[in-house]
Amino acid sequence: MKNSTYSIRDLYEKRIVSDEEKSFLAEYDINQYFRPSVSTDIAAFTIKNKNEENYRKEEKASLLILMVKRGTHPFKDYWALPGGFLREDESIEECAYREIVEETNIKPISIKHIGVFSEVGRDPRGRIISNAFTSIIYDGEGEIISGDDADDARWFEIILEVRDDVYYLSLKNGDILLEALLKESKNEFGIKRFEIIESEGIAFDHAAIIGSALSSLRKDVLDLEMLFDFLPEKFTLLSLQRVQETILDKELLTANFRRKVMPYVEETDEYVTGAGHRPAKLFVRKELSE
Amino acid sequence: MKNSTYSIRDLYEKRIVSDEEKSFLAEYDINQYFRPSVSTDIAAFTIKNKNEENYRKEEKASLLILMVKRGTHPFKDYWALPGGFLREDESIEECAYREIVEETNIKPISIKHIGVFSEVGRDPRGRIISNAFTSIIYDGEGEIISGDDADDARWFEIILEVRDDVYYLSLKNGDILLEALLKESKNEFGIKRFEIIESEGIAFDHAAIIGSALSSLRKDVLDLEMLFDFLPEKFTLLSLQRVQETILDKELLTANFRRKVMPYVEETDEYVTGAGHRPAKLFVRKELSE
DNA sequence: CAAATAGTGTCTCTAAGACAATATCAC
DNA sequence: GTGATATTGTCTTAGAGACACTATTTG
Repeated sequence: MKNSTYSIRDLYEKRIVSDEEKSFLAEYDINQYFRPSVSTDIAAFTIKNKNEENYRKEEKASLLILMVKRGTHPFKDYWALPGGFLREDESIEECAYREIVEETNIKPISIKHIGVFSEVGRDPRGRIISNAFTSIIYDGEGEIISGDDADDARWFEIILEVRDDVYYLSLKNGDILLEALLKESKNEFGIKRFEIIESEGIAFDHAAIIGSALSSLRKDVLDLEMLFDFLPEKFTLLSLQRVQETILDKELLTANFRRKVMPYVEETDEYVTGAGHRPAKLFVRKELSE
Repeated sequence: MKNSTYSIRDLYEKRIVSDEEKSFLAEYDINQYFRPSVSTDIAAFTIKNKNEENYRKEEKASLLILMVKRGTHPFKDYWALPGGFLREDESIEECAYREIVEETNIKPISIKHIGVFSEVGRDPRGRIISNAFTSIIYDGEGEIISGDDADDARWFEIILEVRDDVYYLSLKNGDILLEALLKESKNEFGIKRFEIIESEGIAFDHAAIIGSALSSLRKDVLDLEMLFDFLPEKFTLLSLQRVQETILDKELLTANFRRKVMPYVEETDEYVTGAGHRPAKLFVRKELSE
């Protein structure tokens, strides 16, 4: 693990610290204020193609989220987002990153902090403040999974229906079906929140975290930049389009999508053949100068 | 203070908690994991007109941020964002809201969580995790200020110059000049962060928090919806335009701005007179059905 | 009347969306 | 050839930006 981004310590060294301040710090009692536990929970997403009946028809894809089955109380045997407690020597981001790597054995390209869940009573063990992250994972071999931490970790297919501000969320893995009913609203501080109306089989308030993560993902994916995280280095334009379509749950016109992404990609001289139709050119992501 | 948005406790009551889980919880030791201190820091913004020389010329406006002078170590006599430690019986949002009200005696229309600052070593007192918020405050009478908490609280004029990804930030109040040099970059996790290159007179890593807050504000203000928070109930379209211009530090064409905001506002039959030119109609915000 | 803002109309350019038409491969 | 995706081109429409022009008030 590398050091943090910037070292605030360098700044402190420049500052002249008086003897008075030094003795203040020496006697400072961190226990005088209330201290909660702090954790991170990560909504890790990937996209997987479904197999189709027709040999030359393009596969449909689904959006998957990683969930782990809890082996201990509370919410034993419920499914939860992967995550864990903050350690003394790491930042929130380092904690989130570490937890994903422990859980999936894969180093994600990026993580994104999407909110803090700190309601009093959200965890029956006491005051635990959760920092929610999203992370995109390219599951090339479909082999990820099963870290050292949890009893059971699996990818769940996300089926989401949004009507008005109500989210009907289903997570499916084989026979396992988790469901939640969420309502997006603003609280008294004008902050957008997901209220849990129903939550079946999902631990804590994690259904609300998943709602926030999906909402954030759908907003971010309009930027195009993040689509690449779901795919290998070389990809076809249709596979890129399928990523956005899967996340937005909306079909797009190839001609228009192609025109829109052109500034972000560079063509190679390789092609995908053997698909029973005109071969598609492989593209790579273009490094933008900004 | 109202209760939290949704009660996760209702969900817990529906869940059947086994005797085994009850005894687990009874014996659960919250001290087994490391617990940091948790605080909130708020970048509270307002807009104030400057007085101009010419009687009929429209006043220019500046964007102001609230800072408090620290009365205790560490960083005694430095200027910091208002904020404070999380209490046992409140959420992060409630804490931020409470701190603003204590500091300004004004209830802000909305607050927004913009990030978590958790780098090891960011506070010489020990491990303190800061939740950063922005808040818009309408300073109708210019009377706010001076809560019960800080030695000295003042509005500072923000002068910001952005070149490439470098932020040249100056905060001015009379003879007091605070300066910082920030660089926006992505850390190893792909998360955007402000690195502090120089920070004169600003406590802790608060210069970086201000950078994030300004960056977030500039993005949000494109939405138009939040412009209204800076103004009284009735306003002229030019004053609304000045808000966006001040935040973006960019002049706009009245004709185009007028067309763009029309769906968001409703006209009244009142006018502003006595300004030495054609009187401006007063508008109110239109409640959108969404 | 001069100076300043209030407010309207219109032209251009760009980007998004819809859709038609052609290209190429594997069975 | 058939059926599928690959790729290009074009038309329409909506919105942003630039700018010209008229309206109205007060010293």
